[in-house]
Amino acid sequence: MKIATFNINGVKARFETLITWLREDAPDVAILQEIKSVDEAFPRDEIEALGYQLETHGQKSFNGVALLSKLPLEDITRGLPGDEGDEQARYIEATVMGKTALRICGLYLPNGNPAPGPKYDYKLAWMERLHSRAEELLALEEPFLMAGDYNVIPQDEDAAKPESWHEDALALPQSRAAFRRLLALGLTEAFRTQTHGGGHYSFWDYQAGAWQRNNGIRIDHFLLSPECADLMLKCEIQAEMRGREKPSDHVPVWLTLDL
DNA sequence: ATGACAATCAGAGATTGA
Repeated sequence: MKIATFNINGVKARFETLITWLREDAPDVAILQEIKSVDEAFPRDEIEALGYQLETHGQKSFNGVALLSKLPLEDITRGLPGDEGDEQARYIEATVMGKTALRICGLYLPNGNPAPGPKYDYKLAWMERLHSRAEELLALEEPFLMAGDYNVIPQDEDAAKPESWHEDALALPQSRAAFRRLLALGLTEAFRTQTHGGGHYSFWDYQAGAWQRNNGIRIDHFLLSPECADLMLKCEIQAEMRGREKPSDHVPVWLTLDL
């Protein structure tokens, strides 16, 4: 089973890119962030015509997440538990019904800039809520994964210019510590089980020729439960997508499971 | 220190992103 996470930076702006990618690379499951669309406006027809079940959790203008699957999705839930007043569409869960049921959590973690400030407080609180949800799912001892745009640069090696991020919400010590607290629960960061060292990025800014200079950061991640990690075959970044026409500033990250 | 670039909503330029 091939699963991809992809921050598409607007489903309307990226629709042709998305359709071409789905047709050519054919993920069994796609976990999308920043759809920037309300559910009613999401262009469903062409995606469903490619054989996908589509579940969205959108809002106007900003944020928004979606799950696409060629296998049936069940028990869909929208929103991250823990704050009834949170109106930002950043989280969706569903169970992919394959040979073995797999719970998929798609997330778009808050950016948090400027830090310090209320946006950073929201980011850290959101990460604490994600930690609580991970604890609940881990107690079930079943395969699940949490994937998406974490907006966290885990280590200096995950940035081309780490010194330029040290005051940024993506790399501040509290952000990294909160990310490590997720790993300490027993979740596996899929990419780092197979690939070590620097030079591997999933985001390049549109500005200042960041792609051409390979000035990137790695902020899109797959975290796997132990039962899911047992099924992992490989995890790769599809960097070439950043060089295409009208690209997103993020590229897809792929996880292949023995399912 | 600032802006650079892109998307959105709206119909210009502010807001957001990372």
